[in-house]
Amino acid sequence: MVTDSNTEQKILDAAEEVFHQKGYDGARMQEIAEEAGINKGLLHYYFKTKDKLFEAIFSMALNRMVSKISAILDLDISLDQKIDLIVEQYMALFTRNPNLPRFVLNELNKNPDEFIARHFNGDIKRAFAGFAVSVQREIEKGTIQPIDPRHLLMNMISLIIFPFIGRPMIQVVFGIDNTEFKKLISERREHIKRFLNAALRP
Amino acid sequence: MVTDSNTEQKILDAAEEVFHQKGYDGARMQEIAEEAGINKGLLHYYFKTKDKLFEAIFSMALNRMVSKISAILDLDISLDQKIDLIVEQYMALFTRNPNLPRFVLNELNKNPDEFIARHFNGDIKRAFAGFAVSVQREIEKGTIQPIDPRHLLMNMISLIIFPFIGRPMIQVVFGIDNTEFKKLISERREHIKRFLNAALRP
DNA sequence: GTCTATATCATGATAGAC
DNA sequence: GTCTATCATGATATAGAC
Repeated sequence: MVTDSNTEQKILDAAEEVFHQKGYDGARMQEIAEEAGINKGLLHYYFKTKDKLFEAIFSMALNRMVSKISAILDLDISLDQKIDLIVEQYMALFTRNPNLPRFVLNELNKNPDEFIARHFNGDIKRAFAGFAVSVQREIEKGTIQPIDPRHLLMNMISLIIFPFIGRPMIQVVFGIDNTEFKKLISERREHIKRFLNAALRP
Repeated sequence: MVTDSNTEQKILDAAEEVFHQKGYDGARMQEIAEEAGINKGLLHYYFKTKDKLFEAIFSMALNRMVSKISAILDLDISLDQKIDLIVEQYMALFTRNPNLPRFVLNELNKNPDEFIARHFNGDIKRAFAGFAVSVQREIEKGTIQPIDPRHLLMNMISLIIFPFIGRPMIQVVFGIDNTEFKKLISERREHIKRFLNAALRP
């Protein structure tokens, strides 16, 4: 796909912005066109339908969500190091793309079967299986407390993702503005690592 | 709670079902009417606009999300007991209403200012302030490790909410069906309590 | 209160000039 | 490739009979 002009890229950037923020149902082709600095006619020239454009955006988004964790879980490093890497990389990813997790989780939920079948390869399932084994090994060595690896993985992801999905509510409850929220997020990197290590220590 | 089989209640039940599942943008008045066993004309007779109907549903949903935690944080009981109550009550609430957290967090995110101003009373802010004090007290007594009360509260909510928002992805990664997912959730009640206690112990 | 029919409008998509 | 103009559909909302 050797695309000539950069119009296609401008469209993809605009579509990502709008879809991530408003979801498939809330997004308007008109708004995407405006955001890209073109008109609807040209938008449909590049992507025949809203569905095809969405598909391109969603596919990239889902890939960005799962590729990192598959790779990290596969590494031959200690559990402690895996936690560090996952926290660092995903906090950074979601800081750059605050709407990414909500978008992916939402759209996945609307059409679970369709999307999952189309996009999920077996990588992440295999990576988790390997992770479960390495957790079991640490438990047997006595370096961490006994724990179901599924709950452990969910806990890590939960702690990382929630602030981005719950941001508006968080800012109200804590009475903080955008600047203070960013500070809270940056502190949270270290907090999550400490918290997980404390929970796991024998 | 014996549901009146009067028309207004049937509409509210149907609207809750559809709005919670598809959000404001994805919901169709036609579908709500069908779900309620009436037609669009009558639906508009009871609720003049889609906005008004949505407002009724969202208001109830947000209230169900925050009222419990405000009440629990206000109780004069130990931190340990508060954690127990929050985990028990919210896991039960979300088990009965699996789409509630996604719905509320999503819609809140789309119009943060508008909704927050209209619906949030100061209860939860005050409750959190009290919670922060009691956490500080436990830290000083040495019964728990030092921790930022904001992160602690976020951690509790994170661990509870995520499985419901991330359900489709979770089932794929762990390769489990609906029955096994329900079992995972029921185990998770105790897991979260143990995990939080382990992380907090001095 | 409840229904059918219809008005109004927004949006995805196409046609055709340049 | 890019634009303007237009179509076709579907959704909210209203009017009016019963």
